[in-house]
Amino acid sequence: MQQLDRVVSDLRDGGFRITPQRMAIVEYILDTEDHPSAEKIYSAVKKKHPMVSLSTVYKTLDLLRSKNLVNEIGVGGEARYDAHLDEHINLICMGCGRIEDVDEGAIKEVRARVAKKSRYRVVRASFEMHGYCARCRRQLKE
Amino acid sequence: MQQLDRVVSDLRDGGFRITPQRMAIVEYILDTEDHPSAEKIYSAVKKKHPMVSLSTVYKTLDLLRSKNLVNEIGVGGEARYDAHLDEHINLICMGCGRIEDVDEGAIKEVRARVAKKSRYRVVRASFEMHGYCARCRRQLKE
DNA sequence: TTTGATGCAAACTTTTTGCAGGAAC
DNA sequence: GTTCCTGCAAAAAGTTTGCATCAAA
Repeated sequence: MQQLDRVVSDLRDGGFRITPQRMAIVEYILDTEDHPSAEKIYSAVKKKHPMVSLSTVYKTLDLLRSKNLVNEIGVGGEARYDAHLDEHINLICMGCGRIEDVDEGAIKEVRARVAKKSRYRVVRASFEMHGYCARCRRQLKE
Repeated sequence: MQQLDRVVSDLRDGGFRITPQRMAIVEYILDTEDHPSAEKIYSAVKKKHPMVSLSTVYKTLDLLRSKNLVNEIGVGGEARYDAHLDEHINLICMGCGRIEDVDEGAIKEVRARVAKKSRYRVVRASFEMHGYCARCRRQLKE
C-alpha cells in the first residue's frame, strides 16, 4: 500500500524509528474507514499485537498528527482519527455514532476565500455536520 | 436585549425555571464575543454572582445546548461556547488561541447539498479553520 | 553503542453524577 | 406544596507525563 510507504518514509526522514508498535497502529488506521478513537485503536491493535500499550497509541497518534499523516476530529469529548487526508466533510450520525466522509469540492473555495478575507494562514480546516443518517431517521419513525 | 428574551421564553416554554444562576450564565455568554470555556464562564460569572457553582455552569450549558440556544465547539480537548447562532465559520488561531467568527454565505449551500446527497437530517453544521491570525503570523516572522 | 521508544503507573484536566437541601412556580 | 434546581463532593472519562527498561539504528 502506498499510503503506508508514505508514512514510513516520512517518519524515517524525520529521524523517527520504525517500530512494530507504530506499524501495527498505522496499518490499522489505514485499513479502517471507521474513524476510531484512541481506545478503539488500542483494543483493535492489541488483538493481533498484544505488546502495545495505550500510552504508545496516544504517543503514536500525536506523532502522526504532528506530521500531518492523520487527521483528528473531536466528537463528544473524545478524539477520533482519520487517515483520509483530502479535505472533506465529516458527517456524524447522532443516532448510531457512525462517521461518514463526504467529498465536497466547494469547501476548497470556502477555505481559500476565508483565508484571504481574514488574512489567516490556515493550517487545517475541519467541516462537520451532525444529524441523523437515513437508517436512523427511519428508526426514529418520522 | 432581545436574544435574552428569546432564551427566557424558550426555557419557560419548555417548563424550565428561570433562576438567578441561569440568568447570570446566559447574560455572560450573550455579552461576550470570546467563545469562553465552561471554566472561564464559571470564573467570570462568579465575580458578580458568587453563588454559582461550576456544576451549575455545566448543567446550564447542557440545557442551553439541548435547546439550541448556544453552540458548542471543541478546541484542544475542551468545549467552548458561542451564542452566535447563524451558521458561520470559526477561525481558531493556533498562536494566541483567539476564536473569530466569519460569515460565509456559501456554507448554507454546502450544508443543503450535503444533506440532500447523503440523505441525512442535519441538525447542526460546524465549520472550523485552524491557523495563525495576521498578528501571530507577524510575530512568527514570516 | 547510542538514542529514542515502550509500558507501566500515577497525575491531570475536563466533564458527569448522586444526593441532600433549597428555591421557583 | 410540589417539583425542579443548586452545590458539594466524588467519580468518571480521556489524555498526558515521568521514569526505568528495552530495542532500532
